[in-house]
Amino acid sequence: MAELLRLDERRGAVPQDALGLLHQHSLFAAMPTEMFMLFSSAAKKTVLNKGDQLFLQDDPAEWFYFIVSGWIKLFRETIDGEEAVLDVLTSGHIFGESAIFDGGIHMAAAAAAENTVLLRLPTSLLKSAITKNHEVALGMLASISRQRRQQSQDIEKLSLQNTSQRIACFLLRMCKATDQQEVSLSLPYDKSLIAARLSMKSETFSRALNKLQQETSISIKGSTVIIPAVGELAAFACNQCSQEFPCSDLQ
Amino acid sequence: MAELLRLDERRGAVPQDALGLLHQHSLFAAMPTEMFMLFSSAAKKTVLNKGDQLFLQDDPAEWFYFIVSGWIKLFRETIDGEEAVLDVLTSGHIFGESAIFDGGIHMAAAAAAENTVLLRLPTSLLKSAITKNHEVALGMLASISRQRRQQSQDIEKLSLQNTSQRIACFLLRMCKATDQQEVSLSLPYDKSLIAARLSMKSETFSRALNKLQQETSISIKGSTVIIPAVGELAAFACNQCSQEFPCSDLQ
DNA sequence: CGTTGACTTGAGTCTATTCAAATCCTGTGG
DNA sequence: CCACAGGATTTGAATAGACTCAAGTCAACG
Repeated sequence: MAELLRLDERRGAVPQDALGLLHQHSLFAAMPTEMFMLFSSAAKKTVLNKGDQLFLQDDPAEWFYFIVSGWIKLFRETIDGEEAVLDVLTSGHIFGESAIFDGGIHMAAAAAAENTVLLRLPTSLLKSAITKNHEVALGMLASISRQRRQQSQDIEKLSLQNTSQRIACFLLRMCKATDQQEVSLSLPYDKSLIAARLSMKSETFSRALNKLQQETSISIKGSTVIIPAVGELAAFACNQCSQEFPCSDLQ
Repeated sequence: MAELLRLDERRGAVPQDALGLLHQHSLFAAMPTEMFMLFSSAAKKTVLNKGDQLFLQDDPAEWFYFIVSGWIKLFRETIDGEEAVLDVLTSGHIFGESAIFDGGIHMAAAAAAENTVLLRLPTSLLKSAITKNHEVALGMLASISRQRRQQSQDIEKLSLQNTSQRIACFLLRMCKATDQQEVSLSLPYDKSLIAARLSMKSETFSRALNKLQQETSISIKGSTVIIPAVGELAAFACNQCSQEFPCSDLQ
């Protein structure tokens, strides 16, 4: 586990396109202009190297974050030192913001899964924005609801799907074109992290991926995945799921 | 699976104490009086027998519900007919309300785990209350956040704890007095439902409970559980958890 | 070219599951 | 009040899935 960053060394000017990206997030899009300006001027660019720890579970949440590029792992660590990965987020997502409703304490730790650029924003500002502005509160409701929905799906999958099916489902979610014949894609982060995200060990992930290649027509070399027929993968995984295949719309 | 209720046959006057209970819920407590009156007069009492199905996943959500007494199981059913139990709720809780943010569709099915009395309320009313009234929106945020927090814990437990530990954790959560010497309690609903709630099979639950009795000093007869030393159970389960023992405060 | 870390593979073990059968419990009708 | 049907729970035996530990392979990087 990498040591905590000395953030001061990594800060620079906030690029304009990052603010543009920020403005597209549903939480900020609904904001009055002058309120968004407050956030813009409070934002600090934060650069993390792969492996850098951003905050720990139970840390007081002074800041929340917006991902400009890269990947962030949210996880919990047990007393015995085991890790449960709750989510792995990328560009366009915020995290750490829900501490506002969790007594001002982060309920999960965060670390960079790849080299990552963030915008750091004060939770106090968001808290007052939510308290003052009804639209922002509604945006926050929509945002948290999406998370809750995804977590419900995760629980369902952990309960009912085996390892190969969870992997197949993970791959299917990466296929944007749902009915295109052949899809070729690149795994977004380390296989060991995908394994942890799907609550399995690296060795199990490797073997389950082999099994998936034997039982379907997909092929994997390194981090490149070729899926000749999306429907075939869906047939493999989606019967143990409560939603029919093109399930990505409602996330 | 029981067939859908003919609700009309089960409706009666809404008892005053049920409305009092409703008013204690954080969502309604923060409401202006006249708005709460709207909900009160729209509320219909609904009585379910054990096993009755209230709504299915993907049903349009015309109503949401407040539990006056009894137990409600929220679950998802796969195409293959397997069930994943997301939560089991009792008196004082609401459910079905989050469909407001899920496209007006229930993301889980609901059925009575025991004989149950509900108040049925229109989602349209809640939706407009949230849209019009800032306090209500904040109450909703607090409510959904609590759910999200609990789901994060569920995911952690599913990922890291074995069956006996999950059961121990379940029992610990039922102990209100955290440091009392001996706790005696009664299982709130069927063992098979507890098993499903903890994502294991009935047989596995039964065996894991035996193991728990061998390895700690707890004893179970029927649905009666006696826990001579709460700390001992905690030592058994809580090392595979990210939170130290008396973890019930923040839910 | 060697080192390091990520990934894979092998062998054995353990946990949880399935399927089948026995037992216990509860509500019901007589 | 009792016998009984039906469901809930437990137990047994065999199996399958995922895990651990150890060793090997691969690829990127200095």
